[in-house]
Amino acid sequence: MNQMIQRPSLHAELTDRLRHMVIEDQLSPGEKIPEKDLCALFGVSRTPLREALKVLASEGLVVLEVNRGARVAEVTVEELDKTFPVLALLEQLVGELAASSIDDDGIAAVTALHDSMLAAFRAGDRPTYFQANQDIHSALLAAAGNDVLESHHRLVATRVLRARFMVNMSDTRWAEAIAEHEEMLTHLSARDGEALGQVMKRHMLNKYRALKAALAA
Amino acid sequence: MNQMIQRPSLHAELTDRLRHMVIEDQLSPGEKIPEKDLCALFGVSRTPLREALKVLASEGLVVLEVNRGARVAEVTVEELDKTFPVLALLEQLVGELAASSIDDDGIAAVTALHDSMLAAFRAGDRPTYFQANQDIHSALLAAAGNDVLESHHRLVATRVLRARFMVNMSDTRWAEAIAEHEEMLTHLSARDGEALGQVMKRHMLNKYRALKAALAA
DNA sequence: GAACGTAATTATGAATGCAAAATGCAGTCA
DNA sequence: TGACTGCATTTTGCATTCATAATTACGTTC
Repeated sequence: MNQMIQRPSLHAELTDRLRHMVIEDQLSPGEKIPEKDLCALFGVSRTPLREALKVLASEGLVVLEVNRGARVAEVTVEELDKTFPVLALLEQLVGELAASSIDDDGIAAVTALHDSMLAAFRAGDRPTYFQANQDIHSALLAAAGNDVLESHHRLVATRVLRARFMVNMSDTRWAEAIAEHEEMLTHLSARDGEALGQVMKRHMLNKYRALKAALAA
Repeated sequence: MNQMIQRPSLHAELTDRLRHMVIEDQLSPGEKIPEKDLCALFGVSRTPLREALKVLASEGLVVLEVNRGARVAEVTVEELDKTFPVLALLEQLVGELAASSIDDDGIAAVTALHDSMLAAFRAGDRPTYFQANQDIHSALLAAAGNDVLESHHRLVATRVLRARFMVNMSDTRWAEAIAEHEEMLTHLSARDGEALGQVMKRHMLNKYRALKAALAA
């Protein structure tokens, strides 16, 4: 049993915090990132901050220009077009693997999350819905039991996750998404990986379609 | 010993070079990476080198331990088990997209690479075969015209690419791989994305199976 | 007032410095 | 022999410093 407590290094902590700020739109796409300001904000020197920026750049969340510093990567329509097909494929695999690997406790946990998501939907509480939705997908990802899949899914998903701040999900799409989640839960409970994978893929492609439609308007 | 660098941004160049060294097994799995030595080797200070190591760590090629520095990530059987299913899926998508996007020049280029690969096969020249093989996959990846897919494919593939140093491909598997490549070229020429995707997926899974078998022996 | 050129200021890339942690090595004791 | 301790050395994480590229400020000219 290894319970060694070690303070995470500054650069790792900074990477997480900055990534979170980008995902949560606290740093907006296109925004310049002056090192000095963030150093002051976090109370650290430029060295670990710059290390964090390099990592975020390799994840595609930040763009580095030589001698011009860093800015938050834009979320472009082209990127969405190229990302969603990949993401849909990964989702399908997540579904297939999760259905065959998940245990009863896992199904119970997802069911609980599903119910609280439904509650948020009925209450019209979008932030809570969004969080529960995220948690469900995270739970399925974990249940798939493939950490390579998990890390790459996160990497791909993170970049387009920010698109949610670009448009507002329509009520009809919201209801549709709920229906898809109902389907997912059914297939998960039946441990039908094939079906779950198909629904999750479709779910992701529908999200993409809705996003595109909203962006066009 | 002294390979001075004069390209803009040392850390980017260092990242590329170190990644290459890891892929080419010049830095072996598990090997410790003392910053001082590499600084001397490249003639740079520790700052950009450390930035590069952070990036490689986020790619999973290097493992960082707090206050203990960096070592080259091991290639484990568990990792292969989890990576190949993902990689096979990505390959399938590459095939589907490449077949529909590629132009006549592209097909000609792949055909040329294919022929030189065949020549290497007949000559029993494994290094040359391996390079041509890589080039074909790169060409198809580029032809797919999806840079998100491309970057993530590279990310996933790089980690298991190193497994080729663990075992020697058998002659029977080699011949089988050649046959699969013949199939691929046929489907590519016919621009049959569905079929190409299937073959490429199967090709990858067969590679995995052969690798596993060789490791077991 | 706009366009341009040049000096002052600022921000960035990389090297160096410093404190803390880890490692290696005698020497000690069982 | 083997484990432990104390100390010197090395290595690492981060802060600071330095050089240079980029940006701004400002005057000049048209």
